[in-house]
This record gives sequence, structure tokens and C-alpha cells, in this order.
Amino acid sequence: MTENQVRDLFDRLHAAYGPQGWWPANDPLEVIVGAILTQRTSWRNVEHAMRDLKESGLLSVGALDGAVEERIAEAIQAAGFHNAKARKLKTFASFLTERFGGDLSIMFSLPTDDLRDELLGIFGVGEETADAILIYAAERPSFVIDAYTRRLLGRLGWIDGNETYGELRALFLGALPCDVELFGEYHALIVRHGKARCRARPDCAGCPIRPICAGGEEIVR
DNA sequence: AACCAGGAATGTA
DNA sequence: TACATTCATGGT
Repeated sequence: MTENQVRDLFDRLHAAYGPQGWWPANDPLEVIVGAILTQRTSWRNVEHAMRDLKESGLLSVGALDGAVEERIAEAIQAAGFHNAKARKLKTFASFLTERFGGDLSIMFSLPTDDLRDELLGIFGVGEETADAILIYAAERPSFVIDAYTRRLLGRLGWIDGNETYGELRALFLGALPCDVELFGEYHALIVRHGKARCRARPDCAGCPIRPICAGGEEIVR
């Protein structure tokens, strides 16, 4: 995967689908909650769970920190893995409360690298979730590598499937100008493309980013 | 009706 | 480091 390929792919996706305006949430906390809820889960189910969570009055740092895990789990049941995710949400809220007085803007005032390390130290926040929070909630430059990204790059024949998360992230960051909006749009476009086309059509028939996406084996996942 | 969806933690070797 | 298991709902 060359740097030119990375830049060219963005241009094709952007030409095909236009601006995406991600993340689909109203405020930074909703981005974080959504990022945790969507782990290995369809966005449709996440929207359902977010609605129920809000209607239960639990969509705030204070409410999540104060609520018992079982009540959170009940509210987010539609998202799947609800017990595990309830623990993650409560852990995040508790961490934020103890360490930063429950104020997201204080945590987000950390330098980007330190902020990423802090996020990765929180139970339930892995690399993808941390990068999603960095870009879409904290508005810091980073890049999200997810299943859609690996699937697309594999189908394009640009990767062999053994690359680590950090390696792929570094490839994108190294090939592009450091621009939060660009990074956010790029990932959103990859997801959009994955949902719209390549998943439904294994042979990539009618793929809007042809000719670079023109069939081939689905190598990863 | 099997298959999959915008992962992460934990345990084993 | 590398790989398996667990967590669980809802749409197609």
C-alpha cells in the first residue's frame, strides 16, 4: 500500500459518496457512549440502545457514575453484550469523575499523545475506540482502523492481513496531511462504502471506486 | 435459519 | 507474540 494509493482512495471515495459529516452524535459524551456501544455491534442496535439510555436519564457522566451496573445494562440491552458494555460505561464515567472531576473538557485539554494513553488505560477502551474518541469527540488528529478498513484494503490487495493496528494506522497518518477533518471523513467514507457496496456484493459489481476496487478475494474477516 | 454487525478483555502456550 | 474464548442483541 503506497502513500499515493492512500491519497487516491480518499479522492475516489469522496467523489463517489461526498461529505459524510461524522460522527452521528450530538455531543462528545454521546460519541464516547456510541463508540463503546458499537463494539462488534450494528449501528442500528446502537441507536436503539442510545435512545433507551437517554430515556432512562442515564446519558450523562453523573448518572452513569451513580447508577448500578444492572440498571445501565437493562437500558442498553438492545446493543448486545449489555453486561460487559454497562461495566465499560460505568468504568469510564467513574474514571472521568475521579480523575477529572467529571469534566470531559479537562481530560480533552491534555496533549494528544497523553490523551490517547489515558484513554487506552481505561477498561473497555481499545485502540479503535480510543482513536474514534480522539477524532470525533476530542477533535484531535488520529486515524481509526476497523473491520471495514481491513476488509477494503484486503479486497484491494493492498495488505496481506497480518498487519497490526498500529502499522495500518501509521500508514494512513504518514500518507496524509495532518487534518482532523480529513481523518474523520476518510474513516466515515470507508464505513459508508463498506455498508453500501463491498459487503453486499463480493464481486464488487458496480463498485463506485472502480477500477482500483474491482473484485479480488476478501482476505480479512 | 445461519450469519453477521464500525471490539476488547482474558486466558493459555 | 499469537491464537482461542467470552460477551449477546436484532436484522436479513
